[in-house]
Amino acid sequence: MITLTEENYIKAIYHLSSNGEKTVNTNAIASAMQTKASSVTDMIKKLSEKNYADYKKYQGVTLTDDGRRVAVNIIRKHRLWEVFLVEKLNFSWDEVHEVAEHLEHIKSEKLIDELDAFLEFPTYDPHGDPIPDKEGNFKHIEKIVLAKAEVGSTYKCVGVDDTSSKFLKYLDSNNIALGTIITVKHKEPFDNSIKIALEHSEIVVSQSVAKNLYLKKV
Amino acid sequence: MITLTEENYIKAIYHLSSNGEKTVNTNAIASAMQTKASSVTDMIKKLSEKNYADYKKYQGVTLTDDGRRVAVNIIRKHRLWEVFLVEKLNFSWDEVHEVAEHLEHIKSEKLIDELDAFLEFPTYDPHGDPIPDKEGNFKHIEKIVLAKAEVGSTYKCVGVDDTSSKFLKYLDSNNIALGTIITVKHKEPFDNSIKIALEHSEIVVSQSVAKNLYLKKV
DNA sequence: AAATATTTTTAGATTAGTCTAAAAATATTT
DNA sequence: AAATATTTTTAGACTAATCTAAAAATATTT
Repeated sequence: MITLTEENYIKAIYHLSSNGEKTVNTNAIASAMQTKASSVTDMIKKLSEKNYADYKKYQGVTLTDDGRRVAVNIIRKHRLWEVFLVEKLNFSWDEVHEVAEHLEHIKSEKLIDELDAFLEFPTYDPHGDPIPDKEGNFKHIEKIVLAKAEVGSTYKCVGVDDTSSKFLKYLDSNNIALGTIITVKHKEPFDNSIKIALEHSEIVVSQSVAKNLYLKKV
Repeated sequence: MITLTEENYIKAIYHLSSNGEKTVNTNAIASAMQTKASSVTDMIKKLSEKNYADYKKYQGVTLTDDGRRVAVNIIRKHRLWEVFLVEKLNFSWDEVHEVAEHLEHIKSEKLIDELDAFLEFPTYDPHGDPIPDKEGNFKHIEKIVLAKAEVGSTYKCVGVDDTSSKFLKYLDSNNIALGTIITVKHKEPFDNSIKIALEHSEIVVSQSVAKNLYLKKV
């Protein structure tokens, strides 16, 4: 049996290593999990014993195939629940993350497959992230971050990095949502802020916003 | 904060005391929770400290108003999720209990109130049990157990006591479901089995079945 | 009401996950 | 390549929930 805490560590390692392949170091996991390095060491030993991770002392950790399978399945569940909350229960995109963090740990294959069917097999969640299918397959869309977009080009908003409530509310209040068309007008070298044009307005966004907004060329 | 284990103990005490009012003894809780009496003693001390229960050594335990409020809220969540699973996700009534045992612990008031609305405020779950509303109110329906029904009378099936998969599958295979109309034909004094008439058949059910099926006179 | 049986509680140990503080290994600077 | 800084691990302790075995209280039988 896999515990809730083990699942959360596996998920954190997966996200930190962008798809579970790259080696992740102890402190990175500690800060992602809001815990101490010593706790992380204990846990990665345990994950290693259970064959979810490969670990050599002082050398960081990678997920095994088993570990990656677990991670992708949790992500599938998390994102399907997010779609459910937004489409069926009137949640806004900034409210779903916290509840989905809990729902993702409910263990029932039938539950999640029926939910998938009920939602008509969605392929993206409310933040623009792809939803793995039953076999764990999902496409990486070729997205770029606004901070690296080129002046003069037009893009579609396809996702966010930071899913915190404050950031998503900020986007809402500036009429930026998934699918919004954005034209990059000007990059200010002094503070790396960016002026962008939306359908009915022009706004200037800070560097920290520009680093968290994903776009796709149109 | 209330832990998952505390919630489960409170729920068990509530069910054992039929609405949280009657005193429940340690061994009864131990057998309901599949644990040892010594563990129960520890936990009811803790529930007592946190003001969810009133407890005097060797005298058993009752729930406080707070404890009852917690219990009813968990029951509300459990039964709403059961309706969701059956009506939206194609679960059969014998499959829902185990998954609902986990879903009932997800803590989000918005989630459960929106789920309630999405399901159009159901008042009974798939086993015929009433669903408490947001304020914790719910009606007890006047139901009798088949074992005590009178020969010659006609009843509607309104609920079950045992929600185990084996029992519910037995009912399914004999075409007994919520709403099924049943006429009591004969009670056999020798083994307390009962012959009943359904729409298209007559069957004999054992005493243990008769004790777990709830009816309402029509 | 004394003896016996049952129930409940206490005492002390165990496991999962966490922590602090110190030690060990690795990385960086000079 | 020594010295210093950073990262990681170890050692030992803590909490929540559990257990076993023994002691204490209550209930039942004779």
